[in-house]
Amino acid sequence: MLQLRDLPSKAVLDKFSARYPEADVSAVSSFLHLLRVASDLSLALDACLSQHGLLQGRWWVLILLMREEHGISLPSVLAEKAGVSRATMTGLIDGLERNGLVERIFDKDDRRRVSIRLTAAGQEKLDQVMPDYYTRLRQCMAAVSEEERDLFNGILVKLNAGITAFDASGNRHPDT
Amino acid sequence: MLQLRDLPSKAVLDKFSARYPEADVSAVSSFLHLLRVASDLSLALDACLSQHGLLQGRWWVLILLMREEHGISLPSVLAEKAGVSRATMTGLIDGLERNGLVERIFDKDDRRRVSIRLTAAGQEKLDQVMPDYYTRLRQCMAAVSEEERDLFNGILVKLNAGITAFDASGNRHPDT
DNA sequence: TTGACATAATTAGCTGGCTAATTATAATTC
DNA sequence: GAATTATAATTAGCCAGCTAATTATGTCAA
Repeated sequence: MLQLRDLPSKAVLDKFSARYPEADVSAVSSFLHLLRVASDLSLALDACLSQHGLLQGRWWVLILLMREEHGISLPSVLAEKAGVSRATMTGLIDGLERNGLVERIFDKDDRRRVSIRLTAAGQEKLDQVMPDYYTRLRQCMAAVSEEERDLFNGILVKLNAGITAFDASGNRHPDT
Repeated sequence: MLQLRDLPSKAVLDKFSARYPEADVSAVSSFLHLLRVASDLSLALDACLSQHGLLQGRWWVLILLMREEHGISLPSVLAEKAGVSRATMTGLIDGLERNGLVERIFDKDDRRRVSIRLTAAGQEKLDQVMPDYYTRLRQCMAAVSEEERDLFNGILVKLNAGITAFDASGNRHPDT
């Protein structure tokens, strides 16, 4: 997501803000810090999952299925919830089906539809992965108190609201 | 990075933590919230840059060059600082060179080496993009006070330290 | 001075995202 | 009830990452 490893020093930020007076140095600094840490956490999660032969995309599908009453959902619904295109979901399901973790069930009444069901093997896989994931995550967050977590969430809510401000305005550009 | 759009409700988290007692519900919740917001911020940044005909990878390269005294660096150094492989950096430089934003300068003394220089057009591009980026970011962070930013950074530092805990331990897995 | 190793950049080929087009089926409307 | 429109999933092809292999060059020690 953010690959940049060499975050700007105070000196660099000052240099840039001298040329670009619009810059809010502490905003830039916090923003980059956030992206850096989030990106590293995501990589750590990937590393954890890969020890179980999974990647994030497939893992989320298994979790979404487990959330359902009977472990069943539709590709279009899964795509929506997982935040990927339907085409990508087709690929994820292909992979999971190859490994026997989910199965396709063709609908007799509406032959356009296909249901996806978590198999026993899929549930077993989750039963291996989730305790490992939860244990690691618990340790990772151990140093952050409940109060800090609440504060943290509150700030994230504000940032999230600010994204509309980021998206809006500015509409130049042509070439490249 | 994190595509998952359907974050777990309290009920879902409780259901999962009943099956997996290792789960720390508030930790999971904060973790996912962090990844979700960071991911959306990154997408907003992409949207901003694409209005200027850039993508994050190339944009970071321009910025890294601008940080240098004479706007000059080496592909290997840029790859290191940008956090991408050298092969990827070759591709990024190819694209930037095609658009005339950087140029390759072949070293006469050590013919393995190539220097990359920010061109005048590259600097102009930055002079268009950066004010737009800084303005949007300022607005996005406007609701977060300096105190909150400090607090936020402090928590990020703790989380970052916790990543080692996340990476460590657990070493099962075979197939798939 | 030459053989082994080290270093720099690039190329080749893989993967998992994406969008757009396609296939199949259902629903609606004239 | 035939034609149009809508919906579901898939296929085809693009792109930007990656690793591993390759090409080219330099360095050092016997």
